[in-house]
Amino acid sequence: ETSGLASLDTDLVGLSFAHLDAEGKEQSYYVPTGHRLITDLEFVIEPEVALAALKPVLEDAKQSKCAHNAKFDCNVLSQYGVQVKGLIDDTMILDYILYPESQHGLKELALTHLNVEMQPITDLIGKGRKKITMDQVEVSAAAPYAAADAVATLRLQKKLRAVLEQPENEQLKKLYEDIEMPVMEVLCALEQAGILLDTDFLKDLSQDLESQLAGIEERVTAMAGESFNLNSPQQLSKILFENLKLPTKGIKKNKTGAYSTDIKTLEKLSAFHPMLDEILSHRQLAKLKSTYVDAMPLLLNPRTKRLHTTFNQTVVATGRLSSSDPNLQNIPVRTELGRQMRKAFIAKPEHVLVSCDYSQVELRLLAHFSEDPAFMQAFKDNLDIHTQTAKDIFDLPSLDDVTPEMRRIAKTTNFGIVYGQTAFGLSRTLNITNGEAKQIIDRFKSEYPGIESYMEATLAQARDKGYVETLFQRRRTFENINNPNRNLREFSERAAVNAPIQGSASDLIKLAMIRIQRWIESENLPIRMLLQVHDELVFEMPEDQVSQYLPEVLRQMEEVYTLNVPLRVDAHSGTNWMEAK
DNA sequence: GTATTCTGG
DNA sequence: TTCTACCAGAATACG
Repeated sequence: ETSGLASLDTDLVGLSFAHLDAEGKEQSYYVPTGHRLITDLEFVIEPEVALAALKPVLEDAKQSKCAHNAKFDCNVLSQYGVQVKGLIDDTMILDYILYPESQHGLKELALTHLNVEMQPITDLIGKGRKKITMDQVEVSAAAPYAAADAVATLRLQKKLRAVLEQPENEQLKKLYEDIEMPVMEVLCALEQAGILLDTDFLKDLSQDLESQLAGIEERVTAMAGESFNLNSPQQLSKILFENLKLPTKGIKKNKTGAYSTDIKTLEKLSAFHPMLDEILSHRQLAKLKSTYVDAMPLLLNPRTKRLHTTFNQTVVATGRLSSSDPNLQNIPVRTELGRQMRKAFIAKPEHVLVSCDYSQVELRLLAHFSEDPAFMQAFKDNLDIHTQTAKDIFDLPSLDDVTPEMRRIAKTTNFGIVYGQTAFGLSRTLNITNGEAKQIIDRFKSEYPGIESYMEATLAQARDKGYVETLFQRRRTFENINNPNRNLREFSERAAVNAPIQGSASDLIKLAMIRIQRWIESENLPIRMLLQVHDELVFEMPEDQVSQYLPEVLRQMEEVYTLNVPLRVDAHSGTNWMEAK
């Protein structure tokens, strides 16, 4: 049991274990190590003492261990100088591989697989404002609670292992053992490495944003004739459509029946009133300030002085990772202002950040799976795929005839294809009519017939078997794929088309991460992997040794697996993440 | 706790 | 006739 929020700022309060004894009977233990308010114990075991005794066992690779969310425990124990070895199972990941759609908390799993309703943690620590931390809980309450977690984990391991060992799950077992368990250790290293933040720069940026926001608020108040909260969509909607009486024709409403104030709506209205541009700027500035500029410095680890995200391995049903506390996978990059935030992510002295990203990996996978000759050829010739698609669907004689506007349309179409697009969806994102969108999609399908038949085959498998698979046979099931409710069914259809593509890209980058990390560790190299952003890996390298190590990183990424089209990786370096993009 | 909005791939 | 692109996390407002 632990107390504290982030995995790298966590106190070890107690350790619980369960095992089967010589007679096959369940035994469980609780070792209190950090309780501050112990009143029901005559002695206290210091963490150092307990760990000195347990360390040889925890670090012995020959003594097999299983945990639920092992990465968290490994991070905490690493803080106390214990490097856990011999982890053979993680029940959270086992469940994720077998049932990627569901949630994988220990309490949920105990209920669904063991039919056991476990005691909620709120029984011990309460909730809301009066919540206490684990170290303040009496040992007499903490011990049975913690021991129950260990017992549940042991029972779940037996149950889930048995499912994984079934012959029809042979491929899933490989995925679990060769990819998911090894990548967990890589993620553990990434989280512990963290990344440096330029707090002085963020302080200045915050003040700059603050004064810009104040200026906007002043001008908007003058235009509206009254003061209101610009952050409230409800209040803004009232000002725009009731007070200023802006046209409501073609303006969509949200779930609650109010006129929407999302960015598309505001852009449409910008011709009618100068306030709209101010509101749009305000939105962008306020988002940047509250979500990124002001939030990140608060999460710096006081001990390491670095920012340590948590990579969640069992959240996304397609196989992707997610990142939280903070999410380092959605740092702005698309606008000039947003990119300022990336300047704050810096390399340590004498080092640079190196970003390596797979170029068009999802479209390359689409080419691989579909074996569409024209699509494959574009990648084999190392062409710009969006320009090539534009040439094909607009039936142009040469790539030189493709205008930027045509390329933009082709790019949106390519992405839409991967998402199981509809004519309506494409028409909305491109701001064209349904008919025009349908025409583009029809042209695409006739130019690349292999892609259409691949999609149909994917859907057929989803309908027939109930699941689809990635390159490494990661499965995702769709319970609504044959549902009579059209909305539910079509939602499943689009997700089923997307899952093998998105999931295979995840398989590939995970495998590359494992190999690169093994190489770094076995050669004891002075480079560190810091972040993964779906198709991108960010490293920290000594600035004078980039040319020595980068080529091997690129090779490992590009040669991670042989598809029937080449994989390409782009790399950039700089003292901060903006320069490295 | 839910809804809206916006950030990323 | 309907209502529509895939996958996430986080901040804010509001009941």
